[in-house]
Amino acid sequence: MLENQSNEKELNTLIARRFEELEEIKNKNVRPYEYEYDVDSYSMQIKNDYEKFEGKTVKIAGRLMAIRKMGKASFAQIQDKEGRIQIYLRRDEIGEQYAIFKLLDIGDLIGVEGFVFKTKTGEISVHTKSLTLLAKSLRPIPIAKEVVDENGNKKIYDQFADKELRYRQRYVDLVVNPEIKDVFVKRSKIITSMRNFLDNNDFLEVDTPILQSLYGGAAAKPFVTHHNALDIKLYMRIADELYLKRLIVGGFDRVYEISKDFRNEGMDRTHNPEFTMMEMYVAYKDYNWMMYFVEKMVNHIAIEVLGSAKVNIEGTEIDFSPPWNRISMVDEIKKETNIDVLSVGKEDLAEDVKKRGVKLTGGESKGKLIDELFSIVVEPKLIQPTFVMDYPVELSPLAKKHRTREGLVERFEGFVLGREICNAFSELNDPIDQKERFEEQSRFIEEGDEEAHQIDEDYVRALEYGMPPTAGLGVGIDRLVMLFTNQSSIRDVILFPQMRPEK
RNA sequence: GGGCGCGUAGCUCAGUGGUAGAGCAUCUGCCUUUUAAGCAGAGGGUCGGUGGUUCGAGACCACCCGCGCUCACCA
Repeated sequence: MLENQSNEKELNTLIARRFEELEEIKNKNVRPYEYEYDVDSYSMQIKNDYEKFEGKTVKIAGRLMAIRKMGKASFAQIQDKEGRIQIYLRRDEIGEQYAIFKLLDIGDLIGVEGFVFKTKTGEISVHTKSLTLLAKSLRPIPIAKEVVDENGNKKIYDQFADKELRYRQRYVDLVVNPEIKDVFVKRSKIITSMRNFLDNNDFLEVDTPILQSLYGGAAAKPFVTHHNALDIKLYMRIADELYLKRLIVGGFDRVYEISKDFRNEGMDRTHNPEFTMMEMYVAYKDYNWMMYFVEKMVNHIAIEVLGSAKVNIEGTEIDFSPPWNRISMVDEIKKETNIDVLSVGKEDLAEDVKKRGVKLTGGESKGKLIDELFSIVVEPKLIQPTFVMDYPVELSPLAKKHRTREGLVERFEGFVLGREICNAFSELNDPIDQKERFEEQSRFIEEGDEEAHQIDEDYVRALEYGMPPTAGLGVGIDRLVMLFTNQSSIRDVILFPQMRPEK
């Protein structure tokens, strides 16, 4: 039986033993994989409200996480969605079921009906009257023993700690390290809260294509795929921007999309090849309106998900309540370095950036140099929520030129703890200007910039029909979740992060 | 892609050139309020891979594979 079940010989003896137990269970005419169990109580509910439950019969279910056999009686711990609770079993009370219990392993899923009591040592437990096997586990789960000391501190022994295995087998990680569930619960709440906020502000949630014959809306390398019937090359989207703005042209005044985007780039603690973005566009508004909207929205999410607008993140108290600081990118650089990046020559600027320890290839545009300088001298100081306004035009081919300042566009990014959490601008709705920007980008492509924007003729055509003044916003959801849950790696806020395939 | 680090039993780890180890898990026996239950015993390893140095390599060297952290770009 085992030959086709497992080629992992190091596990064979442990797994083989469980197959034997499975056979013994079947021989006792017990169903090893049940159809349902009518759960009526949960571990923490019982523990937190013991007075109410004492002596009452409950039906609980979960995974066996510890077994302490003492001959004709046993203790065990089961783990359900809320936590762990001890059960107590006696042979003289449950008879044949006790023989079944002896064939169980850590990891098996069981249902227990019994009454709630406290042991001599004070542990709230369920005194088993009836035991039901719900699913036999054939593969040993990594054991994590946990002890709670008198101060309530949890100590865990033999933790399942290999990060690679934790990401690859997240199902095991969630069982053995259940505290990580909190991150994913918060993630879900953040998205729900954001969606509700947008819906309540008259935004319409829409879906735009993931497979696109022309990608755009950001500077990034795409994933390429192929459609067989049409025999065409298709790209997976790198951003939603251009389609959402087509909808603004069409007369939907407030639209948003919470979507997966895909960028074929390196992976590290802030980059996963697929990631979640929220993009939204609103007609007849500009980036000033958008700043008010963003600070209200993030404040709302913080209160709803974290319970307060003042949040302790990495030991620093961050206050999300409006208004956030607003600073000008170039003015702030001038304040810090006395360099006027708009009037200084590109060569002098490159020299200065190099002096600050940045390796340059020589091909950087002036806008890129300004961005570098800003990253070094200003970004680390942006601890409390801050909007950085007005970026060099070269960096923003889809943003509208600043109404008064030459060389800049009306764009802002929100920063918290030195990290960018959103990007927004007054959208470029002048089709002639847009076409010129695209043409400039295509020159970058010819010069070898793989991430420069392609010319999207249909998008220009849409603008030529007329797009109202529009404000647009993009929020990297994974990064926002990292911030709100105090996680330093994107892999810890994505349930199944991208991994190299197992051999 | 560069730099640093890691890879030994199912899990967590020790082992600094001389016969592969510990705790937990597993198996056998005892044990009816235990709790990292306990007591007595047993099994379990291609030390990531390949080559080299050496009388002798888990350890030293080279290369390869995998992973983590970090730097660069971004969201």
